[in-house]
Amino acid sequence: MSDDAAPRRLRADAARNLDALLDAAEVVFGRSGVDAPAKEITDLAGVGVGTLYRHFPQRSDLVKAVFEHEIDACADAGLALSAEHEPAEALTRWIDRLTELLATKRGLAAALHSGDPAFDALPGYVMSRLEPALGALLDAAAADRAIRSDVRPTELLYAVSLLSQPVRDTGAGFNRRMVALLVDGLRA
Amino acid sequence: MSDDAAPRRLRADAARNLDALLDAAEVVFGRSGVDAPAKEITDLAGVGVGTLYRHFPQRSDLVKAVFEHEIDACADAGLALSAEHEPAEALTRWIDRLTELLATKRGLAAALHSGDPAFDALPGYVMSRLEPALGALLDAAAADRAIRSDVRPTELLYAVSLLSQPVRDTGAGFNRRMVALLVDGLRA
Amino acid sequence: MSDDAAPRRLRADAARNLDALLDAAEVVFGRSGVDAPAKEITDLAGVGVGTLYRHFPQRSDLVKAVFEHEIDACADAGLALSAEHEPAEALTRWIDRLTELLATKRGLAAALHSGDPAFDALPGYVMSRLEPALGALLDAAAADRAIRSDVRPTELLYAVSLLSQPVRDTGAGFNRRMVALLVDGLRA
Amino acid sequence: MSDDAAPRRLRADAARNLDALLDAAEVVFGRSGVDAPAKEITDLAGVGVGTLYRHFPQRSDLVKAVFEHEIDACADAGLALSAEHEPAEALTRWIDRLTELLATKRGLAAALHSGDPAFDALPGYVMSRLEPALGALLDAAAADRAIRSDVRPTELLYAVSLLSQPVRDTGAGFNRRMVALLVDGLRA
DNA sequence: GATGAATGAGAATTCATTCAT
DNA sequence: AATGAATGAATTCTCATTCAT
Repeated sequence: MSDDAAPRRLRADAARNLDALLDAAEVVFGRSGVDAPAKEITDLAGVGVGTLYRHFPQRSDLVKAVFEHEIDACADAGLALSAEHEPAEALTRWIDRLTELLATKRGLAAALHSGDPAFDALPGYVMSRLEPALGALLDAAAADRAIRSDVRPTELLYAVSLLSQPVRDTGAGFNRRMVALLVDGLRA
Repeated sequence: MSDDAAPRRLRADAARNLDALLDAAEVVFGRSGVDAPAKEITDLAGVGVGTLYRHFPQRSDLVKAVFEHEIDACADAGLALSAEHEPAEALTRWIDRLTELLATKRGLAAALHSGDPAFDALPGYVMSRLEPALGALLDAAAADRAIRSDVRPTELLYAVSLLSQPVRDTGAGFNRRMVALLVDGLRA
Repeated sequence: MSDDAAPRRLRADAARNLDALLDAAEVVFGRSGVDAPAKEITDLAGVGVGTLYRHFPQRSDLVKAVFEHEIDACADAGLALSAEHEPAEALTRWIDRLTELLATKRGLAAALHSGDPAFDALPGYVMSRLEPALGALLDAAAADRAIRSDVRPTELLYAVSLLSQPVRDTGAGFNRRMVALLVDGLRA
Repeated sequence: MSDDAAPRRLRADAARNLDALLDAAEVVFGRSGVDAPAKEITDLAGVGVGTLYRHFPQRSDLVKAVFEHEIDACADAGLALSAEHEPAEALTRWIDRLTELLATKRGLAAALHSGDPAFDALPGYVMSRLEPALGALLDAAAADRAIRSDVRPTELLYAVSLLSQPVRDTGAGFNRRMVALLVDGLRA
């Protein structure tokens, strides 16, 4: 979605509505989950439902758009961390960052596991961006003999996103601690 | 719990329907999740909706009934494993068993994290049975210096149940491997 | 219903259940109205629903049975009052008594006006008993020139039963006062 | 949303549906009472159920809307009658008018006494409009020594509305006659 | 005769999605 | 382009009534 073939310019009001929708969706996803009624989002954005459907015909289009920036930034951070740290340290820090992202944007982890066919497209996007980043970090650390080499990036990604889901009575600290435990298990 | 205070016998047909409902619910929970429409369950059971509501006025009553035996058996297995194995080994095996349970009865892990107020009662039951069992195993292993001592049974339980949730394209093998990784992280 | 062709004797337990049902129905009618769920009545009576349906196949059969004694007694009181009082005084006292009955047994007035076809039979019974009694009292008072002669007993009966219905925030005092006002209107 | 605060104009189709709903509701309330299934109303209006719920989220909103005009007109008529007639005559005529209203719009009197919590709001509205009107008429007539002064407008209002309920086999004539009788009772 | 389990037809309500304005 | 009204399928839950035990 970032580089569309035809860079059609958006009318000013259309762009404003788009932003309002994204902001509203982020809030509502965090508050009521990604299955929240469309009306809740459009009301908060001060926009008609029709406008939502015009911009995001599929529910997953909206979810994807909401988290796109964060996901891209997280993926890109892999390279920088590799340049600055030992492989094992880079890996740990990147997973911390990922956990941070998933635990903060609560709706995201949930959306990945909702099972709702409406979100079939989302995991694809997430994976296409994060999997190569994590793969490179894992390979480097494994080559360094710092961690075992039998864990695939895809499954680690899924595991971290599972462990980042909110749990009754529990805060982000719980998620962070459990992910750290998992990462400890990676070490030879 | 089967034969409490007053062991009033169930009429033959009632018992038959109850079984049919439990069987159907187990299938449907696995197929469509614990939020599946009541009708889906009663149709599969060949029974009217009213019958479901008679036996299980609350949705969580049904979920609880479906998983009750397995949960109880799992909790009870802790003692036997402690008697036969070293503390660390007993702990590992018990968590394997728990993972097996959660990964097999797919709906269960999902129900624990549904957030739906209808299931408020379920985590309470699960925790009241499993938490003491896991607590004992953790304490024994920690006393043995085999594992770190700063992980509470409650959070480990939640973490395992998170890691036991089904993930698209993935089988039970994934869940088992990730839990094993987490347990490896426990070792000092 | 008092003198059935075949005075079949009731089995002791059947008679006990019948009484329990009548008592329970009276309580429930007063508490939740005559449309109350059948289950509420049978539970209070400690009896199965089937038993209710055996004794009272139609809802109105039950309502009628519950109020039968009171209605009969009220109808019969007309003669005694006529013997002891002036026609106008007898009329006033009898209507007082009727109001008392309707205002006390709250469900009764409501049932008369529920409109539910299930109670088609009830007004018939009530009228067949009370209409002659009131008719005699009205005729006597009218012959005495104490009241106007253009009010039919049937409509007065309906009017009193309407004015005896419970009204939010209001007690039986309200009903009594309004009926008294209506009776005042009868005087020439 | 353009010019809110004030009377934002309804879209043409929305207004058409609203009218259809009000018309249908009036018919259905008269035919089946105010507890009639929502579907019955929407079918008659040729409209989806959702449309009913959009315009009238609460059942009482619909009932109120249906009777609002009539109630307002009736309340306002009090002043005009006071200007044109003697106090006693004005009172009588106003109550006639009220009876006319209640007896014609059959559902209204019933709704006032349904007891259903869904209508809690309705009596409040009715009272807030009619009670002051009747109060003024009563005070004037009492000051004139034409009627007794111990009857409160609220209870008279309730009594008239009770006497205006439809009774099987009976037409509006019955209701009118009985209310007239009650009013006769007011005279000293 | 009594019981209470089972049935299934409603009734209310919500919300994703379409489409007239 | 935006709006938000309309639709109606889907879902939950209740209860009168029947009937196997």
